Amino acid sequence: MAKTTTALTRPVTIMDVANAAGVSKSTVSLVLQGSPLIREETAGRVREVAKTLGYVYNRRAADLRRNSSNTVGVVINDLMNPFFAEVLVGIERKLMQAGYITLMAHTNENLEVQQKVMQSMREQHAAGIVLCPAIGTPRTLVKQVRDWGIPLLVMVRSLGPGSYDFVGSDNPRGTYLATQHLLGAGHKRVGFLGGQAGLVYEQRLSGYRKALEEAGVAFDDKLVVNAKPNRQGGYQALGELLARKPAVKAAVCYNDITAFGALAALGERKLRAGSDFALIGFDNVLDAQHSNPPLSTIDIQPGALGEQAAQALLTRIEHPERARQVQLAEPTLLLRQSA
Amino acid sequence: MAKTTTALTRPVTIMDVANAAGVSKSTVSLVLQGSPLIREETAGRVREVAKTLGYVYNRRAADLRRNSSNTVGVVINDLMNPFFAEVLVGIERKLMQAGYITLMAHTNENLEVQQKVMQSMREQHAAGIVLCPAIGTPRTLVKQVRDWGIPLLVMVRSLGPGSYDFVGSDNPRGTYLATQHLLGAGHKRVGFLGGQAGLVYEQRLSGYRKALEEAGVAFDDKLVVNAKPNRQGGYQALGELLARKPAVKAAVCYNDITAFGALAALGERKLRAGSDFALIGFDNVLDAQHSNPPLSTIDIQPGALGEQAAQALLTRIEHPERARQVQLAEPTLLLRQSA
DNA sequence: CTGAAAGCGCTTACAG
DNA sequence: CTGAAAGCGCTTACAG
Repeated sequence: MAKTTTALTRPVTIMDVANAAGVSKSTVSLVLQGSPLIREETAGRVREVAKTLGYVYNRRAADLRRNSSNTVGVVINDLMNPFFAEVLVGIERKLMQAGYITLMAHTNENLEVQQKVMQSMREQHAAGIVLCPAIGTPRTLVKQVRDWGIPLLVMVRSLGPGSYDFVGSDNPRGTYLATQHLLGAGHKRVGFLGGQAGLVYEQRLSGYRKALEEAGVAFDDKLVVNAKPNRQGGYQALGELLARKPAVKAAVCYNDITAFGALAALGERKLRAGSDFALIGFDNVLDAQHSNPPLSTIDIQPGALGEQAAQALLTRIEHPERARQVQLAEPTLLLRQSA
Repeated sequence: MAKTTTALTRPVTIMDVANAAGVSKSTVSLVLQGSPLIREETAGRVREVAKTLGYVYNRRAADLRRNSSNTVGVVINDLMNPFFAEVLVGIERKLMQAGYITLMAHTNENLEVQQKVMQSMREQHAAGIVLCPAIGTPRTLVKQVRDWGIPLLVMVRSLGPGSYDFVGSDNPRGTYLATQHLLGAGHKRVGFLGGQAGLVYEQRLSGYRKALEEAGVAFDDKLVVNAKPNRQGGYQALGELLARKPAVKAAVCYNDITAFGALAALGERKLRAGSDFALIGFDNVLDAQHSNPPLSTIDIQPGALGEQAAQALLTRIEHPERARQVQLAEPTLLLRQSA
């Protein structure tokens, strides 16, 4: 049977451009990589031909051959919290600038899906993974990923002691600042609103206790009301706090979104944060600027945090043997109208 | 030179398990694919060996060989808007359930980065792309991606006439319902707050006009105040609207986040939405439930929208020749406290 | 049921 | 400077 022309749908490869340009495929490959080994005249012609043929680089093939990858995985526990959305955007921005493309997965705090997506990223040969771990993530995950041979950057929620790279914020310091401010404004009874589990919760609570202690006011566990770290939680928590006797008129919140929930609960009672009640959030999410009223909060610059995380992973990818990196954003008290 | 054992760092391949199991690599491949061609006894042994050797499937190699891909790209214009975050989560969830992993990119309404990330997804051989286009995206993009041979699903923002798949919401219907409600509550002057450009804006504005018209109230362009579709925009827009004479005490917003900004502006003036001013949003973002006060809005179920989009892309991937799919979510008026 | 062989689209020594 | 050849880790007809 006579050899027929291949179907037009076949993608054009370096062989095609090599033939059309009258060079070998090695030459084409070199040109595509911008190698100085090829005379500019030849290179120009090859590029020309590639363009007219509609050649598109097959990165998968290249990555397979050279055992590299330009893909990095980022797994987020709770994208419904704008804090994490902002972090994600920061990560993705930095990654893209560095020539990587991001594989994104949302775990929704589910450990099983977290395990599954990490596996999936491994099969994809991600060059690295940045992980905002779901609550309850076992510390062994770090070792597991290390055994896989893929660089890991843990983000926001620490996994406890270990030799992994981490970028987060100085949580005790943040709540310390917030509590101190409220105390300084003359509040004797200040509550701690929302949050319920996890290392971050403990850290934030500890900063609150420390400020209390330093000011010589006794810790009263009636004033810390646990709740899910979201709007609904903040809403409920504030309701409970308001029931305490004697009355409490100030609180630091686990994070901004629980503060938003608290704001709603206050509004419902015709109370206004700032005048009737002093409320301070944590994170400084973009929305905090235009909540009702604008939220005083602990600024940890979510977007910048994401960029730092991406950058830290990138340097780890390039320097596998470098010492452990730990970066803690320095929190800053940002006063708006709620306190 | 004597042949030495290969370094331990070399990843184990099907050849390794084939050797260890005493079968050919074809057999291993078949076992891995769960082919019924292999006797269960053999298959079991192979799986056993693979596990003890720590074999991990190299999907990139497999995809290259069979020219397939289990990766789909999703490009989002504005992740700072919780609406899109919720949509993204819906998309990712559905994709993961279907065995795909998502390549995510954020354009921040920048056409150049949009072009760049789409190119990048093409090089990665994404099996499909779901696109929430940046404002100003040329209609030609649809043809371009079609020429690339990669299935495309346009989401939320239509690109005008064309034969591409689309899932979004019935925008005119939504604002029509909102406006009608406000008019029915006795408001003679109802404003239209926020938004400024794009097809979605025009569609939402048209629904507003239609309701006005049906009610026999004249359209007054003094009552539509343009602003960026975010909190800041809503905040400013409400300020302007309040300056109109005679006073206006009701408005439908371009979307929920502009409504949130408006809520803040109201609060600053000691006005409360619901009693002093009637405000209706659009989207029904999760946050709307606990804003201050809870926001009445047009519900288009962001998460479900995302899932539908992913599903539509998936069926397109499987049926390239099927007729065009267009799905418009039916908006529903959801009354809470702001109106 | 299982094996030998070709091939996916690249890259990278190695010659010339 | 450029070409011929081997190989990345798989899959898939094709034989047997």
